[in-house]
Amino acid sequence: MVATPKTIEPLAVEPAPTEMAPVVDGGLKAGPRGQQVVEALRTAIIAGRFEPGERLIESALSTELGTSRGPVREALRQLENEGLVMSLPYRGAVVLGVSDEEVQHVLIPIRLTVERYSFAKALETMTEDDFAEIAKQVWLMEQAAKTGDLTKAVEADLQFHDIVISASGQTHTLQIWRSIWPRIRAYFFRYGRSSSLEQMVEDHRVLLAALQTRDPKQVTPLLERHIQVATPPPGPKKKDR
Amino acid sequence: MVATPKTIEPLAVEPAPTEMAPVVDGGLKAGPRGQQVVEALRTAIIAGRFEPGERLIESALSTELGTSRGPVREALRQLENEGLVMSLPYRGAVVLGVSDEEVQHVLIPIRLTVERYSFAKALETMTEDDFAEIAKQVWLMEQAAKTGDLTKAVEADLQFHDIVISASGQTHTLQIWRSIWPRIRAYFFRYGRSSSLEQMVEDHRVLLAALQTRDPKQVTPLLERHIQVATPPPGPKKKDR
DNA sequence: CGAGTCCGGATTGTCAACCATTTCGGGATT
DNA sequence: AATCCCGAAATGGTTGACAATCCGGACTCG
Repeated sequence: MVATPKTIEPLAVEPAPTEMAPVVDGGLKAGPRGQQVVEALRTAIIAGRFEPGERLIESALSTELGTSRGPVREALRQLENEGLVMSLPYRGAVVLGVSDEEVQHVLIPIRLTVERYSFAKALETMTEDDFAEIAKQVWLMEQAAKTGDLTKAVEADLQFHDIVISASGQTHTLQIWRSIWPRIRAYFFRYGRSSSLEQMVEDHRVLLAALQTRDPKQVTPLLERHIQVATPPPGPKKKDR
Repeated sequence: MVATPKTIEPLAVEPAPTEMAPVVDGGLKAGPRGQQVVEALRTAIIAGRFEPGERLIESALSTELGTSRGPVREALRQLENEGLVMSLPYRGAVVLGVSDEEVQHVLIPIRLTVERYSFAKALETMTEDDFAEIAKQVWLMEQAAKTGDLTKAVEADLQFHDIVISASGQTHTLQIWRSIWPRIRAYFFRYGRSSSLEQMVEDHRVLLAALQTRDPKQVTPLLERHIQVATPPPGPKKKDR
C-alpha cells in the first residue's frame, strides 16, 4: 500500500473584508468552520477522491484542513447522517459506497415520497420570490450545461429542489431529503450519469412552468418522471464498503 | 418564566466490576459517554420531559449529566439526525415536534418502503440465531404487555425491527430506519397510541412465524398491515416547533 | 506448526480551560 | 416611537493532555 498523499484544500482563511452581507444569498461558503469542513469532505467523497472503504483519520484531516479535531469530528458526524460515511466506536470513520439495489429499492422511492409530498404542499405557499429564485437556478443550470460544467449543473439541480422543499415548510421532510440526496448524488457521480445535461435542464424548465400553474395534477407526473429517469438498468454490482 | 429544574439522571459511573462480558448481549448501556448522553436525552425527549420548542443548552446539559460539553455536542448532532432536535448556527438546539401530516404522508410511507425491502431481503439471509434473538424480543414484549410496561414493550418492538433490518445487511436502509423511527416513536408517545399492547404482541408473534416460512408473499402483507395501523384519523393538529 | 497471549503503536473519546464569534434583549438616545 | 448600542448568554473553535480501545505482530507454549 503506497502512502496516498491526499491533499484537500486547506480551507480559505482570509476574512474577505470588502464583502457585503448578502441578504438572500445562495448560502455558500458561509457559516462556522465545521460546515466548511463538511462541504470540503462531502465534495471530496462525492467526487471520488476517497474510495469506499477508505478510512478517514481525524488527526490527518484536521492537519490537512488546518483546523483542530473538534470541527472534523462534527463534520464526520454530519457526513454519517448523509450516508457518505459510517463510523464505529473507537474504530473511526470509513467511506461508504451505495449499491444499485439500495438506490433503486430504497433511496429513489424515498426521494419520490418526499418530493411528491413537498412539491404538492409547496404549491399552496410559494411566493413570487420563490419562483424567481428557482428561475435563477434554472438559468444557472442552462449556463452550466452550455459549458459542460457538470458540477455547477448539479449544484443548481440541488438548489432547485431544496428551494421547493424548503418552501413546503415541513421540517422533517426537508431534513430527510438533505440526508438522502448526497447518497444519490454520490451514486451517480461514481457509476455514471443517466441522461444528458440538456435533458436535465429541460426537465427543470418544464417543472418550473408546472409549479407556476399551482396545479398538482400538472406537477406530480412531471416530478415523478423526472426522478425516475435516474434509474438505469442495474449496471455492475457495486457494494457498500 | 420560572426556572424549570429539569433533572436528567447524572449518568451512572460505576464500572460494575463483577460483570462478565456478554457474548451476544442485547447491546445496552455500553459504549462511549457520548452514546449514553444520546440515550438519556432521546429518552427524555420522547418521554415528553422536554416540550417542543424548548431550548437545549449545552453547558446546562453537560453539568446536569456530569460530562463536558464535547459529548453533549455530539449527542445533539445525533439527535438532530434523528429528527428530535433542530439546531441553527450560534442559536443552539431546540426540541422538535412532529405533525400528523408529516407522519402520515412522509414518515410512515418511508418506513413502509424501508421495512418492506428489508424484510424481503432479510428472508434470504436470516439464521436460526436471528430467529432466536427475535423470539426473545417477542417474549420480552409479552412480559412487558402483561405488566403493562409500555416502555419495555416499545423497546422490544424497536429491537424486533432492528434485528431484521440489520440482518438484511443494507447499510443505508438500516441507517435511514434508525433516523426515522425515533420521530414516529416520539409522535405516538406524545399524541396517544393506536392499538393495544396485546395487539402489538400478536402482530409481532404472527410476523415472526411468517418470517420463519421465508416466504415474501406471507410476510409483506402482514408487515404492511402492522405498520399502517399506526395511522389514526388526523387528531388535533400539532405543529413542529 | 498452530493457537493463544501479550505488547505497543495508532486512533478515537473525553476533559479542562480558555478565547473568539454571534445572537439577542433591553436600555439609552434621538 | 424608532434606532443604535452594549453587554450578557451561548455557541464555535483551539490547545494540550490523558484515558480507553483496537489492531497487528511478535512471542510463547503445547
